[in-house]
Amino acid sequence: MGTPRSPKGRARETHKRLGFEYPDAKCELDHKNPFELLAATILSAQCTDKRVNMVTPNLFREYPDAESLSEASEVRVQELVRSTGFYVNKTKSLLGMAQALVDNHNGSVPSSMKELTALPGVGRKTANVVRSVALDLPGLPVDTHVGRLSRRIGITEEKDPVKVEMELNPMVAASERGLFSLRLILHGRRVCSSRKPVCEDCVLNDFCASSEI
DNA sequence: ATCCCGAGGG
DNA sequence: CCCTCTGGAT
Repeated sequence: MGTPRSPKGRARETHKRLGFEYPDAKCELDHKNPFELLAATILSAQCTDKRVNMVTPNLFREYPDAESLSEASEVRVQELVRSTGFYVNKTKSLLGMAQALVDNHNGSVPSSMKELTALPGVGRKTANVVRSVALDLPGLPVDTHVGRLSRRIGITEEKDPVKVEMELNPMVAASERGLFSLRLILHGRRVCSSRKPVCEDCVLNDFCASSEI
């Protein structure tokens, strides 16, 4: 299978080659437990993980768990997370999320998709990050990178992230979905960038539907 | 479809 | 200046 043509063939070949390219791909949001990863992922919307990692140490020093965060001052949390953008909404999400954990889950992070997405500010992308990275459960986070690369390579034509996720899920073994997502993200940053992809350096350029080589 | 909304790169 | 960064709620 050198030059796959079917979407599933492209997905499997992509995962195989990126696995060789990025064997040690990991989540780059700093965190010590599921609660911290959940909060960091909420902050990561439309923001670099590097920027998130600059604010979370201060945030978690003052508010290390759901109990303390649920009672935090809204103005104080806004100050702490301001540089990540969308800070008014993100603060509301953080406080609401923490309150929901206290009220409905004894202060801990739930594991089901339904419970996670019921939390304020938590959609499927965030829920899948928490599930795959912190809870070791099946989850394929579809962010801007995963969506862009999947479309460029020819794995899907969908634009809606949820539809992309539904199409990709059956193409990848459940235990490898999180890793697949992380590798696409890494490749999206380093090679297949949004603005100016470096197709000459891409290990997928022989079968990529959008290759300019 | 639109809004939120700061920071860095080109 | 414009575009993009691990989105989610309305």
